[in-house]
Formats: sequence, C-alpha cells, structure tokens
Amino acid sequence: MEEKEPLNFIEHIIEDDLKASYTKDDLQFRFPPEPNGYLHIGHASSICLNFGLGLRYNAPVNLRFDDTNPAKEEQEFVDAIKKDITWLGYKWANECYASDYFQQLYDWAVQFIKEGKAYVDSQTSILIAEQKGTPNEPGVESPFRNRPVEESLQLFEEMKNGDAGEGSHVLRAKIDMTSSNMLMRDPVMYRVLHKAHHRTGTDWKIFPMYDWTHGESDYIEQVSHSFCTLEFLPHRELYDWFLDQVHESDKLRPKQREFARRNLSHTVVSKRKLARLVEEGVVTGWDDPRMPTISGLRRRGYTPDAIKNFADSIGVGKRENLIDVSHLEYNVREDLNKKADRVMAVLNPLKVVITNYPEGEEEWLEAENNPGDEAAGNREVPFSREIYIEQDDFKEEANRKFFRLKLGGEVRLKNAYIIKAEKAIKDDAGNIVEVHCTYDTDSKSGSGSEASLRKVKGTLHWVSVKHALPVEVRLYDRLFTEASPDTHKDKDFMEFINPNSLELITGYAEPSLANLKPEDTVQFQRLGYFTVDKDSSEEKIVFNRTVTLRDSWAKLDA
RNA sequence: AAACCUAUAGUGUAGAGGUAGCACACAAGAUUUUGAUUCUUGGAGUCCGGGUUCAAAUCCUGGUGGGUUUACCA
Repeated sequence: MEEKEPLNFIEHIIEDDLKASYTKDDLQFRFPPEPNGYLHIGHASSICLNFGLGLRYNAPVNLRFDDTNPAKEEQEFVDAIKKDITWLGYKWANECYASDYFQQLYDWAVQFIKEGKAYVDSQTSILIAEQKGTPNEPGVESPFRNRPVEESLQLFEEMKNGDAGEGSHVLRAKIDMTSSNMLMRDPVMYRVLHKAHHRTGTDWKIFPMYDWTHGESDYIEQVSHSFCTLEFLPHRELYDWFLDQVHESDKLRPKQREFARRNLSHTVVSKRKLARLVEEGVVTGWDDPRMPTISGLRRRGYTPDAIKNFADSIGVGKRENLIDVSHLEYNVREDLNKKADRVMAVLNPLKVVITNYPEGEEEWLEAENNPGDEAAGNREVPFSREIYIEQDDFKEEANRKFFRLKLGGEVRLKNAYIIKAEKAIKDDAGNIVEVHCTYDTDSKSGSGSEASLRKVKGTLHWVSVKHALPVEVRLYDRLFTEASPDTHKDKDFMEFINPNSLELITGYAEPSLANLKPEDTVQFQRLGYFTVDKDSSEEKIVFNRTVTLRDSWAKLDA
C-alpha cells in the first residue's frame, strides 16, 4: 500500500488535486477527437492516457467529438474513430458531440453580448488579422468594438438565421487587444458557415470556434481534467477566461493541462501529412500497413496490447521528444511472442533434394505450435524428398560462424531430420539452383533416438515442395529513411520516403496456413511475425510482415 | 524579435533538498531443435555559470540549446 509507484506529471496533478479540494467522485476525463481524419499512434497515446486515467481512478471518460467545423468533418470519420477506440479495448462513458451544445453555447453568447463581453465585428478576416498586431506590438481595436449592444444582438440574429453571408460578420469576445497573448486579443467566437453539418444538417448557419467550444463542453460535461497537447498551452488563458464568464460556484470547474505530443521516428504523425501520403499514392490508403494510423497498425498485425504497452512505457512529459520506432517494435514482438503460433514458410526458396529419401514417400511430423505455451498444442507438417529452404541458409563454403548449411556440413531441419549437404547444382550462369543432401534416417525429431539427440549447430525451417502453399507476402519496412523526416527546415518530408518500404514476393508455406483468416497472426520461424491481410482470397492468402524477429546474425553479417 | 514552455545515459522516462533508478537500444556471456525467446553481466547520464544550504538533478538567478504562439482550423 505504501509502495510508491512512480507517477508521471499528469498523475501528480491529479494526486495533488485529490489532496486539495477534489474528491474521487469529481474525477472525469475525456478524449476529444475532431472527426476529420483517422486516428494515429499519437492519438493512441492520448487515448491510453485518458482512458488509462479513467481505469486507474475508476472515473468516467467521455468520447467527445469536437465537431465545430462542418467544412472538414464527416460521419465516416466518426465511425472509424469509434471502431479504433473499441478495438483498442476502451469503453467510453458517454458518446458526446460538441454540436450537442450548440444551443447552450448560443444562449451564452447572447448573454455575453448583452453584458458587453462580446460584439459583432463586420470587417474582413484580413483586416481583423492586421489589427491583431504581432507578439511584439499591441493590436488595435476594431471600429465595431463598441457598437451598441442592440446592433450586435440584431446582427448576431441575422448571422444565425442565415441572412448574413459567409465572412460578412463574426462574433468576437471583448477582452484585451494589448494582451501579450495573441489569443486574448478579442478572439473570434463564431463565424458564419453555410455548410451542412454531419449531425445538425442545415439547422445552424453559425458555428462556434474551438476555444469557445472546448472549455464550455468540458464544463457542461463536468470534466475535471482536460488534457491536451502543448501547443494549446497559450490557449489556457482564454479557456479560463471563457470559463470565468459562465462558471457557477456550485459546479466543478474543469482545468486544462498540457503534455508534449509524442513523436515516432521514421514516420510522420500529422493528419495533413498523412493525407498527402494517401493522396499522392505513396501508400494505398489510410489503413495501408505502413501508415502509423491505428487502422494501419491493425492491418500490419499490431495488437491492442502492443500499442497500449508501448504508450504506457514511453510515459508522458513536457519536452520535445522523438521516440525510436524500435521501441514500438519491441512491444509487438513481446506481445506476439506470447500469442503467435510458430509455423514454417520459406520466402526465398532454394530446392533441396534428399537423395536417400524414398521417392514418392511422405510423412507427417509433429510440430509444437508455441514452445512457450503448452496450451497452443501441436500440429503436423508434411515432409518429403524435395523441400525448400531459404537461399540464405546455404553456402558452398563458409567459416565456422555460419551455423547453416554448407557442403559437407550438417544442419537440423526443424521438427524433422538432420541433413548433410553433398552437392550444389548450378545453372549455366553459375547460380545455385538446387542442393543435394542426404539425411540421417535415425535422427527424426522427438523420436528419442541417439541420433535425434545429436547436437548440430544450425536449425533451418523448411517446406515440403509437394505440399507447399504459395502465398503472397508483403514485406514492409519503415516509410521514411530519416528518423525525423518533417523537421528539416529546407527539405520537404516527401524527399525522405523510403523507396523500398514494400517488397512483394511469393512465399511457400506449410499447408496448415490455408485455414487462417484476416488478422490472424503467426510467427514464420526464424523470419518474423506475419498477419493475414484482408486482401486474401480463396485462391491466394496474403501475408503482411508485422515485424522481423530480432536478428543478431544480420548485424554480424553487415 | 517578444512572451511562454522545456533541458537527467544514444532514445524515452523516474527521482518533489539526503547513495541518480527503470525500459528500449548497444556490448559480452550462458541456455536453445527459431542466430528468436529466456537468463546473467557490462559500458553509458543530471546543458553551462553563479547563488541559497551541512547537503542541489531538485530551490533562486543569469546564459545557452530546443520548442510553442502571431487561422473566420482543431
């Protein structure tokens, strides 16, 4: 009980509030996406943070769509977002929409006008921007700033009724044009937009701005802690100002706190940039397995646990960061190592003929599905005179560090026999096209015979030629060659696209794989984790490589 | 340029005045019918300068580096 587990700064804030005036029942959080795109790994961190807090403190977490801009938002994204959060395994307390609060927000705004806290400005956006000044120079007040309350009221009504054109007027809060915080220089609260909203249709012709909406939505829902990323820090002053105007003392007053966005190396995490990858055809869509979107990661074979463990392990702070993608990869491997069945598939086949194995004969050998998990059971794999091994697993000559097959040398075929390479057959160009081997007839795996227990250094995976199931395999690599492609001042991130982020090959798999369904994940032994893609059909299974196995040999070799 | 935020091993993150920990990455070794997994071990850090204090990663101050803000987007 007294055991102190380390807290991140967000948890410290909550613990401090709990020691002060908050009770546990006051705690409530929210995840507030704008439905204008797909969720990505950065959102996943935020989701895990907010929903994780909800679990930790047994507090409700609302899913709230920040849908105040009908020009960008669509139902399609609402559905995709809900699907992704559910897939991650989180349950929201309430499904909320900022658009549900349009009437309340409007009523408050009218009140503001009556109290002289807001006015209708009839200038162009360009003029308003000019008058805003710069961080160094104060802004100048709009000529409409002190227009009569009745006039503002009347114009606001016209804006609302659709009698005013887009851009003709805005409603502005009357705060301080000389504030050192640009956001306090009479920020826009409403603009006119004659566009259909995905939920309210054409009921509203005016739409509230983010700053005016977000804090009040938190207040309406009685969210205790509203966590957002650091770029909203300057907005906090305005968040508080708006809240000051509407807050009633018997109600909880939400507080906004900010954390640093978490960046992942070798990718980009911005909706705009991800959209460009889609639009320019660099990837096939938002759920392309190379995309850092949740739907992309899912298709790539990532599990919810892998993503959640990743998010938890990187923590949360307030400084600029770049998390190496190897950390993400570690988390999938760790999770899949426990869950994925081990199978055999050969990606770059080299035919091996076992010359002393009877022609036409075959046998089915027992194989463990997961050595770390007895409950995973066993299966049988067919063995015969002709098999495929990986091209990389054979060399005519090699030093003793090469644990694989070489002429005159022996290796164990996983779950099968020990073989010895006798002869390499080459084509006219000198390429090895086939290897002739002999097998030790007494060395069958699991037979318990003396020969079966012999220690041979190398073990290879293999597939019987006759029984091989041809499969399409998509080998994915990182999308960018640069760790931080979008922080170069003089270069566009598109210049760093990895031309080899996808390699398409045909592999040969053991027949048991014919039964797999999309999103099933297996380990191709000695190669990596692979998941069945939704592009699979009756005729052809498609596998996506989630991640390779750790490979210390590859490092030595390189 | 101004205001604000920020600075702990290569990366990320703990440490709230009292022996600088953890994870990944890296290196070495053991085990291994996956060069995987597992296990053991190792190297590696408080941005710089002042101050307060018996004692500073921690508090103060000045630099320096990085970031954010200057949308009728969120």
